[in-house]
Amino acid sequence: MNERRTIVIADDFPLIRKGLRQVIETLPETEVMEAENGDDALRLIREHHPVIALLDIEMPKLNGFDVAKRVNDEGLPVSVIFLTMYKEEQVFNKAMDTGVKGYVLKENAITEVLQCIAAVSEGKYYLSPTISDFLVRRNSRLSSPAQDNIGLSLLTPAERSVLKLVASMKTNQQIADELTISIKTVHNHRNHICDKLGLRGAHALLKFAIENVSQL
Amino acid sequence: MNERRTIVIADDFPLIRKGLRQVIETLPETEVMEAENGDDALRLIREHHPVIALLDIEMPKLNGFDVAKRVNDEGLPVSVIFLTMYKEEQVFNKAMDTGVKGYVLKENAITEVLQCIAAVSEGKYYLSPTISDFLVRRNSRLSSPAQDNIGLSLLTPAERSVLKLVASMKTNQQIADELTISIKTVHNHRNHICDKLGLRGAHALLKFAIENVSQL
DNA sequence: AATCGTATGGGTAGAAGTACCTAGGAGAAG
DNA sequence: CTTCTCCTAGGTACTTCTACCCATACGATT
Repeated sequence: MNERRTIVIADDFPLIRKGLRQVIETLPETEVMEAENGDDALRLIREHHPVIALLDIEMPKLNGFDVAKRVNDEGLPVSVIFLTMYKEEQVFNKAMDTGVKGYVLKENAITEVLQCIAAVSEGKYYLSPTISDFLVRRNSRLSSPAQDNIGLSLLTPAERSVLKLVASMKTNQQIADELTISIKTVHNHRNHICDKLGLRGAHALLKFAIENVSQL
Repeated sequence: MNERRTIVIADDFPLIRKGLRQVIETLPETEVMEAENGDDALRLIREHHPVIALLDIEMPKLNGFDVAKRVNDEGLPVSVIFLTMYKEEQVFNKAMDTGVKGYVLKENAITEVLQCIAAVSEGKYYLSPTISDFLVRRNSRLSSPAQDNIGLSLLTPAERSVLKLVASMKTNQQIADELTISIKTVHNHRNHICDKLGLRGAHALLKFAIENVSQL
């Protein structure tokens, strides 16, 4: 393993690539590799295992999302940072879902890029401050969609107790012990909950319980 | 209602207050009022209904948290921004719970303060980028820091891919289909992950996957 | 009194996950 | 070339969960 770390930058404008390279190469022990499209970027990531990939979203052949998705699917050990002009909430949310570690707006750039690289290198996240607003909203939407789950009010007290314990990953036997009831009773409560909420299939109840435990 | 908007700044160091005043008064139609402790700040907020209150956390009499809490309790129509040196996760989380709209680190300051005021004035949130990391982790309901899970680095790319899909509640069969491999291979990957991480029993892997998916 | 909802317990069947094996091929490292 | 890791796939036994079925007991409502 080399002492030097590699950072891949991908943007279809040569001028931006050169500018980025100049800034990033001020960092110690850092080697920069350039790609002018998503295809090349993905190839560089596969072959040179960089620690960080700085991707423009709009690129020829494969765009930033495509590259990030492939990186995710293949489990490549690289932290992806998006460097983009898009400050739409949907774009940002899609980026977070794709597992990007950094999201930097081009309008800020330069100093932010360095801060972002530093943060991501430590395993942290870095977001341009003007889009942190999206994350707060994203957060509160997940934790309090009170009006969405009117179904929760259909549950009886015993069912709520079971659901809370389901959310904490306990097995049915553990739940039965904790509530001092039979495991069969736990089964029945689970089934009734699923009926009321229209849940089907493996892990459906567990998923629901975890997502809504805050409202119990 | 006055055309001019009022902004209250509170800090126990006169020098910092003067510096902030100078920066903020470059904004149009803006009047600045100063407080040297939390008590005064709260009084100014009650009497002059400012749109924004820029609070230091460490202050005499009432600290920033105390003021923010009172503002919340009394339903005062002011957006609270914390300007602080604390970049501990607990402090930030407590701030978010208290309903602050902005969280700016003093080490960045100046330009950030103006951006923050602009964002909060539009009803948005603004966080110093280096602490946006906390929010992401907060979002995924994770309190354990990254260095706790050194075990994660033991995982191979294929194992990471499986773990990510486990975290999204997919069944082994769904994971196998998505990765185009046999369900038996998925079983093996799961077992290897459990071996490496010392996980035992029902749901142990699922629980771990959900809690640590943000670090994949 | 009859009905309804709720909580409790049980049975059975099948699907899914867990645990612990073996084993061949690809590729990297010695 | 040998050794090692990783990915792949299969076998077997067991546990846990899911989806149906059923019944009894209690309290409140009608």
